[in-house]
Formats: sequence, C-alpha cells, structure tokens
Amino acid sequence: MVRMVSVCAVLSDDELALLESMAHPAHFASGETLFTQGREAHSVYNVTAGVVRLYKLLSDGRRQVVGFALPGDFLGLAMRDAFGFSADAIGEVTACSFSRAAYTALVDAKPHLLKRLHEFATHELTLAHEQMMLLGRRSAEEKLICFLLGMQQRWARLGKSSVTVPLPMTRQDIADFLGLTIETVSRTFTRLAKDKTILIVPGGVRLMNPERMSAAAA
Amino acid sequence: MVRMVSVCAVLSDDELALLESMAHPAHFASGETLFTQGREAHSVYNVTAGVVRLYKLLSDGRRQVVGFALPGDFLGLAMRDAFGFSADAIGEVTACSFSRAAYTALVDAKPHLLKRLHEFATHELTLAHEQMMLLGRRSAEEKLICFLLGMQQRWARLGKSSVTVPLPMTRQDIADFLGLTIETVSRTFTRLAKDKTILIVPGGVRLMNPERMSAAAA
DNA sequence: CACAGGGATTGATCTAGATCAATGCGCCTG
DNA sequence: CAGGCGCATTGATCTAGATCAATCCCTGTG
Repeated sequence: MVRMVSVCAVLSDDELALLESMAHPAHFASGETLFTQGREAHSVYNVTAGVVRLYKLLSDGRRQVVGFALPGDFLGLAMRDAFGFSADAIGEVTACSFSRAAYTALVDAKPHLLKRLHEFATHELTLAHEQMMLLGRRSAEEKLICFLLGMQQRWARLGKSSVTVPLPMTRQDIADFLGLTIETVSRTFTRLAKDKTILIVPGGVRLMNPERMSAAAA
Repeated sequence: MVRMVSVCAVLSDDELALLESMAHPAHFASGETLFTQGREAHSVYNVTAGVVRLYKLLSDGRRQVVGFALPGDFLGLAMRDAFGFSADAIGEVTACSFSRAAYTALVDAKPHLLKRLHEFATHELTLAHEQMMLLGRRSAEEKLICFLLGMQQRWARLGKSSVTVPLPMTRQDIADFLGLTIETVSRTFTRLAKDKTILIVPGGVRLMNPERMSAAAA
C-alpha cells in the first residue's frame, strides 16, 4: 500500500488493515482504460504507480482532459452513480481498487475518513477553479507555463526530481488539457526552449528559469 | 430560514434549531462584496435571496467568473484558510452567515451533515469539470447556449419561471464566465434572437426553441 | 539495415473571436 | 427635460491560435 498515506493518515492500524483487506491491487498496461465516462461506477481507485489521464468527450470527438492523476491520487471522489469522466493509463499503471459498496460503507462508518475525503474534494475544487481561470483567460504561453510549474510542484511533492519535470503524456494530451491544439503546444514548447526558459529532454522538460516562469504565471 | 432545506434536510429538529441559532442573517446591497479572494475566511454563507457573482482576478485585472450562486447555494465549501475567490452581490442579496469556527465544530459533531456537504462538493466538482469542457473546447455559440440551458434548469429547480430565464448579471459577467468578450456575447445573443432561438426580454431571455438548443449543446 | 508507424515539429494560410471605435438606450438626477 | 453615466449593441479591423499540409525523428521490427 505504497501511497495511501495521504488519505489514510487519519486511520488507526486496525482500520488501515481493514481498508487494506478491501483493496484489490490492479495493473493496467499503457493505454488501457480504468473506467469510462457514463458507465456505472463500480469501483474507486487509488493510483500507486504511473500516471492516469482523466478526460471528457463530446459526441463529435472533441476532448477535454480534466486532469492527470499521479501516484497517491484518488479517483472516484466526484462519483455519483456513473463516472463523470473516463480514465486511462499513460504508460504502465498500478492502482488499488475498492468496490463502491465497501467504500461507501467504510466512509459511513468512519467520519474522520470522510472529513479527509471532503478536504481532498474541496482541494480538487480549488484546483478546478484555477483551471477555469487558465482555460478562460490565459494565453497559450501562460497556459503552458502554468502547466509546467504545476507539474513540477506535484512531482516535487512526491519526492521526484524537481529540476527535470517528467511529462509522460503526449503533446495531444497536454493540448486537450490546456484547451489548445497540438501544433500550438509544440510551437510554444520550441519558443520557450529558444528563450532558454526550458530545455526539452527525452520524457520531459528541464526548467531553466523558474523565476521568469513564475512571474509570467502570476 | 428560507432555503436551507437542501443542506439541512438531514438534520433533526433540535439540530436545525441549533444551526438556526448560529446563523447571522445578512443583507447586501447591489454590488456589495460578501468576501474577497485571499482574505482570511471568517464565515461561510448560505444565499437565501438574490444572485451572487463568484470570481477570481489576475494581477493585471483579467477576470474569470467561476460561478453564479442562486438562492439555496452554499458558499465556503472550498474554503481553506483563505477564500479562493471573491463574491459580490448582483442586485440585492440576503444570506445566512455562519462563523467558520461554529461551522467547523458543527460539522465535526454531525457526520450526516458532513456527508451532505461532501455530496455538494462532489457535485460542484462535476459541474466544474463540465465548465472546463465548455471553456476549453466549445465555440462561442455553444458556450452561450449551454449557459442559458444551465441557468434555465437551475431556476426551474427553484420553482421559478422556466419559460423565461432571468439573467440579472451583466453581459460582462456572462463573458467572464464563458471566457469570451462582452462584444462576442452581445453578438451571439443577437444572432440567436435573429434565429428565433431565443427572445431577448428585459432582465432575461425566453427560450423559443429549447430542442434545437439542447441538440447544439449535446 | 531498411522501413514503417506513431508521435512531434515546422511552415503557410485561414478564421473565430478579440480589439478598437462609435452609437444607442434606458434611467437617474439636478 | 437636458445631460450624463452605465450598460449594450453594432461595425471595422486585427491577430492569436486553428487548420491544413509536409517533413522529421525516434524506436521497434522483419
């Protein structure tokens, strides 16, 4: 149970043991689907390794990526009867899955766990509001800079290299997250690289001038 | 206590009485500020009459409206130490305010209330994801249509006229909600009116062809 | 090692929506 | 009732980013 720490720090040892007994470890190959928007929500997930793309589709195929789940992240908070978005693996992913019924029962029985989940949900909501600001009012360059800074912080919080930011998702994924096209994302990357603001490396990016980037994101 | 029903249907009579004793009824004139982004979060609010504009500002003045609170809506869910956005009255507003300390204590003591609030928060999160799709991937006309249909549904749920949709906010507010300029909003309104899709009336809009609108929003 | 296929980049051109600029239209207020 | 102020509409023009169209560059594979 690698990274349940975040949600479960409030649980006692026996409660944790109970939770662990409920968890089904699951493995997903690159590109495999964890769950699909609109389908009945049978399970909730806690990502333990890898990165998951969360997205919504319009009937004509337009896609909006609503987030990227990193190790430790919890999927299924905003779950009612059906999943509100789809999720699939970017590279290899491992996750703990819990049946929805067991999850609901546990939450009902453990108010302090519920409180923790509520804190998570309100934090997600704050992030969603920031993403609205980004999508509605920022330029392409600002969008990309905010994205890179955000990813750096999230990886840093997980103890991963904070000089080089891993970007396992495709340019198309980034474009669909930022409300841009793949071409605009690519051009903006190269412009930032020419500026010496970033250095593009295989599998990610190195931030050469975080101060300037933070100033642009202000 | 006009519309606490939504949050408080789960409370017993004496719990409700306790809650009521904690509430400070507050009145706000048109344009008055309920709270400001970044300031310490002293209170939470439940809107009882009127409409509240919720928005974030960038240092250079760009604004993103993250939502409009209608009667019955709860403000302060996504509250950590500081408010994540600003809120001010569109027209006259009345609200119940609760001190944060009292609110926190009550929530800690009443798990079923917490559960209800968590459901609210996850619903808000789902709406936020839909707004991301709208901001990132929809055209100006689709944005406006989705906005009008959404407002109609919300007013309908409050028992207000569902043929004519009240729009107490300014065109600028709508533009800042949809990630557009005021001119584009205005032009799109007139185009829809020429289409006979809507009829612009003082203080709002009448939807003349909801089927066509729903099809466009699909 | 050729070569195929899935990203990514780069260039040329187009356009939805932004920006700039009047004008209109209530609705107060002196 | 004249003037002014705060929205809203309308028109002309501009541009950031989309779209269309080649390459390019890995990386895996026969």
